[in-house]
Amino acid sequence: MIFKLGMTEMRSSYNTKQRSVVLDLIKNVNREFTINELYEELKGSVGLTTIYRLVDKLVLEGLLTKEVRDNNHYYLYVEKCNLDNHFYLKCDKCGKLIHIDCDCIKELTEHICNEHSFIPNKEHIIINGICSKCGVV
Amino acid sequence: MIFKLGMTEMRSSYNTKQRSVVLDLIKNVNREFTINELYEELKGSVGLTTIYRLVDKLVLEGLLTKEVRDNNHYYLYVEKCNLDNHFYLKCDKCGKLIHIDCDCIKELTEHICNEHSFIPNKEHIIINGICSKCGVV
DNA sequence: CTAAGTGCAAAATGTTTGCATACTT
DNA sequence: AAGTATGCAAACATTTTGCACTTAG
Repeated sequence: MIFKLGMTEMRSSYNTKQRSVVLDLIKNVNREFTINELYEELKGSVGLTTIYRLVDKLVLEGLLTKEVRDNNHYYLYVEKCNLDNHFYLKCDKCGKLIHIDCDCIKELTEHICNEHSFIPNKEHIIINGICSKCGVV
Repeated sequence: MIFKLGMTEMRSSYNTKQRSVVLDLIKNVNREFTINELYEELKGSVGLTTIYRLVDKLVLEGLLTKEVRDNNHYYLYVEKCNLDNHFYLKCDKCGKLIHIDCDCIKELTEHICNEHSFIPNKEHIIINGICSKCGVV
């Protein structure tokens, strides 16, 4: 069975052992990871091909984001939050993603919308920088 | 001769024909591009290997950013602006990068710094969304 | 003259596909 | 039973490297 998800065609999923193992892992890492890290962690229980296919799907479904740095592909689990006052701080050093709920971002997006004729994607605002832990060295 | 650029070792550059041709091109595209697009455009005057090596260097030097979408690597030319009130809006549809000078971003970064113990990377704040041109369809 | 850059062909790496089998619903 | 998922090996695409040669300073 095939259904539409946003603009992309999406197959329905079976709840396999591999899928739940991968999902469990990525939800608990709480930072960026690579395909290879997943594979190393799950070697034995999930094959490499399957990991590629699962991760691909999760990116399509919007559960994961994909990014390149130093010629590696990094994936990041980002819970969907549609709140107007929710955004993320991402540490450039440790890769950690920090969730923030604060009206400061609402003010910014509204300003951008009104004054700069641009509709920000409010579900997915990430400000890069250095977190408090990495800042004190 | 070798010198330091930030944390990374950097070789000094010769002004070759290929380098200036590539630089000219990427500065005028004004949107994301792939290695292959460069190669198609410059076929005959610059070899593929050289494009890879030049682009790598430019990423290291901070002139280009690198990103993945749909399993392609996209590069984007971003002029360095160290002003506190400068940031970017990037259209998710057409890939265009819009420069904004507005104190609204200064307020946000100061707030994040003071209230959320996080030091934003002020040179490189990008808000994704839909630009005015793509919004009216 | 020396350090740096170039381009080809070859190698290495990362990712996807075909297919037979196994699992979910 | 039908549709979906899995994992291996093979195919494929992309990126990097070795090397002989050229160019810039």
